[in-house]
Amino acid sequence: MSLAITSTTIKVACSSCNLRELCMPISFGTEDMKRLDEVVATRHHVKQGELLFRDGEPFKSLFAIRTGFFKTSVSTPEGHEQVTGFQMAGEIIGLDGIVTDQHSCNAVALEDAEVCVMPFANVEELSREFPVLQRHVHKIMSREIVRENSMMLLIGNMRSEERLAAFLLNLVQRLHARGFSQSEIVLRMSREEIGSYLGMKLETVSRAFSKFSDEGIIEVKQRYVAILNAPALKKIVNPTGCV
Amino acid sequence: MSLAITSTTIKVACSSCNLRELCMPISFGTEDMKRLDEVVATRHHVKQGELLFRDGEPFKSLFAIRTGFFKTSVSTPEGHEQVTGFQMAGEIIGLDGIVTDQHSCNAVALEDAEVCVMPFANVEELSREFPVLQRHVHKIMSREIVRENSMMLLIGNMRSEERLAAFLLNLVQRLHARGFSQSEIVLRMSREEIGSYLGMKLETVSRAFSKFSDEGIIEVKQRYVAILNAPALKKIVNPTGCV
DNA sequence: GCTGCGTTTTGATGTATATCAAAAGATAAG
DNA sequence: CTTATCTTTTGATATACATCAAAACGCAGC
Repeated sequence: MSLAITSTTIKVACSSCNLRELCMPISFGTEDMKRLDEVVATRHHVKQGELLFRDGEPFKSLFAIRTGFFKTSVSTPEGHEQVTGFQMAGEIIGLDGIVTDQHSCNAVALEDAEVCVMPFANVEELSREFPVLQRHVHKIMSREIVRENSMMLLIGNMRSEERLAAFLLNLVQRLHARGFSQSEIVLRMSREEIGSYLGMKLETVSRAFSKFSDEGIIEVKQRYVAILNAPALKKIVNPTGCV
Repeated sequence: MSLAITSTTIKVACSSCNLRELCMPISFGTEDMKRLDEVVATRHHVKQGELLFRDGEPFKSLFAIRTGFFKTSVSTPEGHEQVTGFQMAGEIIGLDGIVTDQHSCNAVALEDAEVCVMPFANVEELSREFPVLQRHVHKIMSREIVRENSMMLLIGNMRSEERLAAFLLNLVQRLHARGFSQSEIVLRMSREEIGSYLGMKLETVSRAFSKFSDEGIIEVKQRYVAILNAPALKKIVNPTGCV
């Protein structure tokens, strides 16, 4: 198991977690909330660069990200990596493991991270008891399906600059929902990882960054990105602007 | 609702359905099976070319395909279509609608089809009662997530011929699991729809078909495809052949 | 400070696939 | 059977992006 060495284990409670409204159903009463604490068994620390789980490993738990930033990826037999997602605080990873009881992707921490370990048996048991939790689990899985649908659309139909624009807008939007700036990002991933996620090469990512920068749409300093002209970015994603 | 006009409604039972082992948990006893029949409310017929549901429509039910063949797709605001999947008998569609209570893609019948309508409220209620059904629903959703992960890998990392080879192999494998030939397919979708699914243009699809045909790997006559050399196809998908 | 290593940028060139175009087959309608 | 329409194939050309290469930059260790 990838967790073994560096992770520490802490018993904690969802009821006192400030991320609760992101990863748990909000409509819980305080009574129910105490029962809900049973979902989370422990917490684990994952250092930057370490694997939370890897392809082929037995699946036992879902993980709710408390702090830090992850990437998930799959690989071709020849070793080509495809990043399938970037996940931040409040998001759930490990859903891929349910179908075969084995994980089918790798999850790597892109910065030091802390996750809540939710044994899937607990999740299922409490889901039977609490319809609101059941519904929540279903929604999380459905959301992931919808997200991947839109990634297929992005990779299959859009041009490189449109992809990067969509990526940046998605990222700030999610960060903003977590109380961060609406216009400034510190990227946790390399150009290569962005490229893998968006189905393009790192050089193409870099060129797109430079182009946006030249046009005054963004300011780029390494992994710091400031969005100077969000409407312009949106227009790149959706040229007709009819939405 | 897209269902209104041409669909007919029949009350039916999973317990007597020969597709049961494909879309329902197999480990059900006969007693439980009777309760399980409550999941399916009705059946609907969908004619070729008709929509089962469309993007934006309220989500109420999942659909189990009994006969026929569907495609699901999403669109850019400008109208570019991305086919997100092809579904056949025993497969479940509509999972995209759970997260927002609205469908986020379109489902079109590519041939006359019959679906079992499973109101999601029923699914959730019985899931609470039957852990085996609950687990089954989770697995179906997880499977879809994993499938889409591999589609991202395919569209993002593979070349056109590899994509088509992977597509054909996946299709025969699923058809074979349903008792059809291991080597012969009658495609239900156009070159354009294949291209949309695989992130390439219809001409490129056609060229790849012709290439495989010239090399004696397949035989193509319009929508009829015979796989003459499956190992060669597999080698195209996975050149190293180490798996 | 300097040195070495990984990341990012930028430029020159190559190539897979898109695009444009037209012919050849299928399918359906009259 | 003939005509019209749609799908598929094939060819010629264009182009977005990949690839190859090298310089610039940032960061960690000395």
